[in-house]
Amino acid sequence: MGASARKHDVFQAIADPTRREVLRLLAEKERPISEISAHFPISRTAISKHLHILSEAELVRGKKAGRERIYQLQPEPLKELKQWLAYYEQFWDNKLQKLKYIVEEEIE
Amino acid sequence: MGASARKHDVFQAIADPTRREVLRLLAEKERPISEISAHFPISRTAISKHLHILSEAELVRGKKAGRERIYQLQPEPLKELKQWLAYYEQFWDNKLQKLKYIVEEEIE
DNA sequence: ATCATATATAACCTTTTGGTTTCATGTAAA
DNA sequence: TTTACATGAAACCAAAAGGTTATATATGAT
Repeated sequence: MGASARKHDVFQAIADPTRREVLRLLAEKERPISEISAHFPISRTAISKHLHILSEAELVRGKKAGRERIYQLQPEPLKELKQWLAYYEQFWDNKLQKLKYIVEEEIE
Repeated sequence: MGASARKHDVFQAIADPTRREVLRLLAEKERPISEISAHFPISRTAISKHLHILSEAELVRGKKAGRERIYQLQPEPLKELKQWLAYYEQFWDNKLQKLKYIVEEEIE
């Protein structure tokens, strides 16, 4: 099998608001764990676990640098989410949206 | 407060694969609970709970019809997800995607 | 009226989740 | 070579999630 063998998928990874906030922080720039956890009221260990879950979903990647581990955003798996969403867009569509959808299909 | 006061939000609602499958079934057509639960190996009560969660997230709506309750898809809350996603699209963008993003902004 | 059907609700159980504290390890700096 | 720092990992905990079975209620059919 393939990506679906992952323990934590994208849908589950982004379900938690703390993890979404972590993603937002990493979208700005790559950061070490301590810097990330400084933005939250919870422990560094808790953030570390969230990063682990995000890692499993391949939404972030950590590279070791000295005694730190720098995490960076890895947005690719969000494409799966986008694809899932695309199916439902037809249900709230107006004409411009529909046109846009057709254009997208031709691009991809 | 406002919509964010909801107990279950869209992100959490779609995190569960069973609930995503329920949404897919309701995207085809509206259905009563018994018909929905016939598609799953778990109990009708379990499905009922999933529908309750989807209801809280306003992704489905149930209307009473005789002794049945017919559920239908209510896709609007997925717009929030789309908006969230749009922010991250810039990170995997190629030029065509970027152009599309600009077009979208002008439409909405 | 009685019976069957469709759902609702309650009580309960197990596993997972999100958090904690404590201790260990690797690396930088004094 | 100590000492400080950044992280990793283990043990533990409470609450939430996802499921069950049993019971109650409302409505359609006989």
